[in-house]
Amino acid sequence: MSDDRRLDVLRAIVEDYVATQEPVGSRSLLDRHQLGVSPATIRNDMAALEDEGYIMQPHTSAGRIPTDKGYRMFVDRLATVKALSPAERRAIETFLTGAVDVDDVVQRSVRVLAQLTNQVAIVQYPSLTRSTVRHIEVVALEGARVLLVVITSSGRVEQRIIELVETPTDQLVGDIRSRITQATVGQRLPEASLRLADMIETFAPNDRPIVTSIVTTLSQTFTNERSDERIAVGGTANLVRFGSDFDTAIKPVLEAIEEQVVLLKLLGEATGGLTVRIGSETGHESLSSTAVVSSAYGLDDQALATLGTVGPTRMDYPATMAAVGAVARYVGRMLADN
Amino acid sequence: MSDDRRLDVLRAIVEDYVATQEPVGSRSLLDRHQLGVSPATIRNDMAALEDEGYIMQPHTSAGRIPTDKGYRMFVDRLATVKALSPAERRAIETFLTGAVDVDDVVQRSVRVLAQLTNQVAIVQYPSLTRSTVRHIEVVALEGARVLLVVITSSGRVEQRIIELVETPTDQLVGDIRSRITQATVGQRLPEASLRLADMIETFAPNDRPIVTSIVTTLSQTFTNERSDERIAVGGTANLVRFGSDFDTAIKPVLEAIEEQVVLLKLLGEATGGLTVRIGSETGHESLSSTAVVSSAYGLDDQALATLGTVGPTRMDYPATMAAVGAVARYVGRMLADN
DNA sequence: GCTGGCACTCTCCCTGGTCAAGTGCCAGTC
DNA sequence: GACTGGCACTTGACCAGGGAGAGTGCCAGC
Repeated sequence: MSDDRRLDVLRAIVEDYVATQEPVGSRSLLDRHQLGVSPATIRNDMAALEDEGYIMQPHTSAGRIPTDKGYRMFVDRLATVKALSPAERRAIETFLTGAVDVDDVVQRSVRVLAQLTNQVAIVQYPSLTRSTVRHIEVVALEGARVLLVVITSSGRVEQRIIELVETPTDQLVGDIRSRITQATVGQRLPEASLRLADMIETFAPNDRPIVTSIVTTLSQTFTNERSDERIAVGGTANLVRFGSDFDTAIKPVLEAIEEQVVLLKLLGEATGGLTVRIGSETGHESLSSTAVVSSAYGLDDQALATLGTVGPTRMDYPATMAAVGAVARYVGRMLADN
Repeated sequence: MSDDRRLDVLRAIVEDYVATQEPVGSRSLLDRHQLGVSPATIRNDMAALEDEGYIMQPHTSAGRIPTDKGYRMFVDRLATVKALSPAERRAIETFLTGAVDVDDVVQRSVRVLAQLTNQVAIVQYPSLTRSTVRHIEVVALEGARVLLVVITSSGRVEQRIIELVETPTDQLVGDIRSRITQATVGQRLPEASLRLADMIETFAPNDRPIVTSIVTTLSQTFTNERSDERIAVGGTANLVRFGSDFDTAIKPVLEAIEEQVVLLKLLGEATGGLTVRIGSETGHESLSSTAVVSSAYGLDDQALATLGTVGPTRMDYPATMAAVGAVARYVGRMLADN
């Protein structure tokens, strides 16, 4: 028995099942693919594929559907990379161009990704901990209020307004600003946070209450886990396509979307390349019929965060992977330009 | 026939249907409510209520369910206001306290609202056009870049970084800052925008290119429709409760959520008090089995934006209205304190 | 104006039977 | 040895028919 043909059969099964959403039998397989052999031969191949765990039968008299292992094999060895159409490339470009700030970039990419893939799209905001400080501003407002602004290398702007115990002099504010700038600009945020802590003692004791409250607030902002976990979700209307079985197909995904922690785990570590997690590989029992395609994005070679899509295991992997990859590249470029 | 009893019957039908999700017949109604009359009498009342359009039968041998008109009557005249439990009040308070900025307030309120009502919660960000300018900051960054920061009366901070054609002198930046401050602080954003336009000509011709690009950017920020339409959605997992009929109950809501424009229309105008829109009253045919409970929120008597929930028409109106009202009050207070 | 009783009308659910799809296996062929 | 054609077998999907149960409308009587 030819191994090559057996893999061809597996590929054909995956493709047909993805297209029709119905178990595929030996006859309909031959109708749609020129395999050059008879149904009986296909049946033998199928039986072998089933023994090896790549496909399964929902019930005896039904066709075969791929297992997670089957999809995995398809993704790893059988799928031919599908390039995006020029129209799609243009869509991404025109959609992302014209974003006014980082927030906007994230919002737009979530939309375009959802639209391209017809799935639920997830985009993590650029990580703070992986960025460096580009600029820091300390501005006295009315009364004892102070506005703190941090601009990171990815163009993200974080700001905070705090109320001090007493109104600082203009000179003190200027002094604090320049020394903080000195100490932190160009540093990664976690390091910058450490340096700030060391700085307090270099000020005159009288000024320390004010300095301390500014520095601790900045420090918090630098290491703010909440904003490091921020995530945008879009395309939830595409859940419709996940299947008709509400409880097993749609409900778990809705629940995952509500739980940012779960979502972050799903996106996974920003390892760099495209990652595909199929069914049980997601590590969540309830997501057994769900797959996640994700990719890190960043400027240059530095991964900033992750984005991706969540869809049924029965999805068009080549197209989805192409779209996720392309959007990740464009977003990275946008943030680098900024 | 006593009109009072007929309304009691309608109330009982609504309450039972909301609780059981099943058409309610004359017998089961008597099991659960002491109405002091026989089933036959109830049947007569029901027939009358049906004639008047308050209830209907899904089919001949089934019980009655309320129509939109029936729910409307219930909400307007029959529902007794249900106060929130102390535990619920505490939940809102502890959940909202500790929010660090406006963004955070919105995120948290969406969560708490979804949790309290078991529905899909929607919170509109505080409107820019209804706020006044509290503070404006113009900061020179490296090169010809300038950071513009606007702080509004609701505590919202908008910032933008722009690249000027040439590097401005520190003096010019200071000058621009103080004159913009002079012209806009305390003004509503749309008016502030007008004032800015008038300001350009008061500068020396040489400086105008720089002034113009700063002023137009600020102007755009003031009147930015996109940020005026920003919305946070939460509790989509609660769509599960909307009913089992995916296509008519859940899909339209998912689609509405994707379309911010639709969502904004649903929340409706910030008229002040609590608004309930039931079924066809939403103005969307596909949302015929959906109801929206919304309320404006703001500081003092000034409405800033709207928040609310989307749920099945078959919802617990008194509880939902109480929750929406309470959260709106708390959010308003949070923003006032800020 | 309320009540008890009765005939009537539906939907729901279970049963049984047919149909079509698809398989596994075996004997035969290149 | 690998492939093919044929055949018996299994099984879910679909449909019709027949109670059972819930609920109604109406009528005569109190």
